[in-house]
Amino acid sequence: MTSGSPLQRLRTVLDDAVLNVTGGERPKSAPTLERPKQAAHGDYATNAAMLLPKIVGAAPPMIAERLSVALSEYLGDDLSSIETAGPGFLNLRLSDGWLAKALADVLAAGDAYGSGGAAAGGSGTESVHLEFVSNNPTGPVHIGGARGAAFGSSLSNLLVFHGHRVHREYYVNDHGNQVELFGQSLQARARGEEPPEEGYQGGYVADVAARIPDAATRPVEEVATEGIALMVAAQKASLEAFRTTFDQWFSENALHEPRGERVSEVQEAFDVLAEQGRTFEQEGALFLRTSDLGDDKDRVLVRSDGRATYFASDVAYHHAKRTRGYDRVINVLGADHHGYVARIEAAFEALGGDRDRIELLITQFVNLFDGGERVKMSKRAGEFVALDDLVDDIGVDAARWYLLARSHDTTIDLDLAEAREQSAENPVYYVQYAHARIRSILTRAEAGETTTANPGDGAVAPSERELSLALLAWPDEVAEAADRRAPHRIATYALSLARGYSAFYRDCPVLAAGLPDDVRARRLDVCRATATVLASALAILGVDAPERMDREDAVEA
RNA sequence: GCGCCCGUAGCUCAGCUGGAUAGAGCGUCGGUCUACGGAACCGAAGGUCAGAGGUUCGAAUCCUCUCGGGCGCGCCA
Repeated sequence: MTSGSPLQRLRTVLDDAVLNVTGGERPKSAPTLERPKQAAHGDYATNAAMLLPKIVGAAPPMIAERLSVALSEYLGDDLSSIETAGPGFLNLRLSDGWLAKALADVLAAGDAYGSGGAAAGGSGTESVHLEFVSNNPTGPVHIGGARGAAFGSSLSNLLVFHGHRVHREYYVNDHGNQVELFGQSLQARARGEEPPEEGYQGGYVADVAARIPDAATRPVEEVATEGIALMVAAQKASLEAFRTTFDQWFSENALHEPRGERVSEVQEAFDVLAEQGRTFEQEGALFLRTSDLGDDKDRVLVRSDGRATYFASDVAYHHAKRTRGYDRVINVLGADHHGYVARIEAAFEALGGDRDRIELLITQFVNLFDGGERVKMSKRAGEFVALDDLVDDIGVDAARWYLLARSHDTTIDLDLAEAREQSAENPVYYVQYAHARIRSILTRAEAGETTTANPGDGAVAPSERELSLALLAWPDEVAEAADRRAPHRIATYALSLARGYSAFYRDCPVLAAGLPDDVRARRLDVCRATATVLASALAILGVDAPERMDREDAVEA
């Protein structure tokens, strides 16, 4: 709380000034300290004075004056100017000395700069159970699964960087009649026949069948089991190639099996629910009374013919998640599952869970285009675009970037023609290029090289200042992105940082012969800090931060 | 019919637990430069933030309604 980033320390000072002016009372909402949109409004602006009229009993401009006196005293030489503006904003400008000290702190933190903020933040660090993708094991990972994978893996990276502990899990739906249907489809293909009407029609089915010995003649259950195992292995490989790994692959089927002396997880969950008085029987079926807990209607756990529903598995799974003792359970679902949110939350609460400890995040659909033309996806005919196809087409970096650069709850229209363009038209390469360019300069600097570029006057240019201030915002960006489960903010930030670096690069030669040593050192520090932050941001997104990029890779001149 | 998500520049999207003149990428148009990596940079045009009310010092942001789009509403998984 006390040390922290340069910006945090500035906040603390602002806090002190507020308390000084109010005589110890805090405003209801914390004052902001933000980079204003317009450069004319200084390095940072605060709305503090506008939050205090009721407490202080004066108008905002008057309060702003008092705050400015306190801030001037506390900050001393670090402050170069302070002024009140508009309805009562305070605009501060920090000195070059303050900026230099701040940048030194950034460099001292090294690769860890911006990480670990959860410990100092409001909620503290948590152990998080994160379930994502959970594609059916009866086919390849499809485009929806790709978005879930990109989002889940990146969210996981982000939460870990922020200081939480994350357990990544994939729920394998290896139970129920789809498994049998898959087995029948495999066997049909093995016999050279068409799969059943409602079965799996995709071309991959025959490929999988061909890898199962005697698939045409063995019991269909065995064929199904082997087929599922092969599909899961294939999914795992696809996802790993997509830089998405899991700590555990959790079998739905296992929930239904007794565990040594103990009853099955499903039965145990039923028992818990019965004890809580949450279940009832009707017309021979067992229901969970989710309607008491915000769901539209009650849900069936066991059908009147005695078979458990898919929902029963889900209930048992969440019972298992709960009893495994995480602080928080996050479940990433595709948009077609949003109808389950209410019943899952209800079930979690019925099992004794705290509603505030479970989050169901919905990733919206991805529409694929190619040169403006819609790419058709028909799961039934097996013509859907698989994760592997996407990666083959546009590469892992571009695929992850395009799936992550937008908020998870907005539908994405992804144009493959644009995404596979390996040029500056493509933001992902722009950001990577900025990183590679900096690394190149740093390498040359270490070798003591100089260039013939015009050294200029060595002053802190506006673009150098802008870039430095952007770097100082990184810990806050991480905290906000993590708290809001919004990795796309990291992409937005990375792009703007890369642009900021371009401006700096244009105005501030680093290696120019004739540049004073201290200026060269200062600018190299800016380069180093930028490279570190860009690398951290790209790592969170699961996008490569290359040391160099070769021109020959470009598609066209 | 009910529920969830979305509606911001020509296109794709940021900004949304309220702040000062609404941003980026692409596209379009016009420029720059012996360039530390040209996969560069600069500039311009382009928006009644779907519409209407409300809340207040202040609304793209919060509330209500309307319109438009996507998805979901099984004793399927």
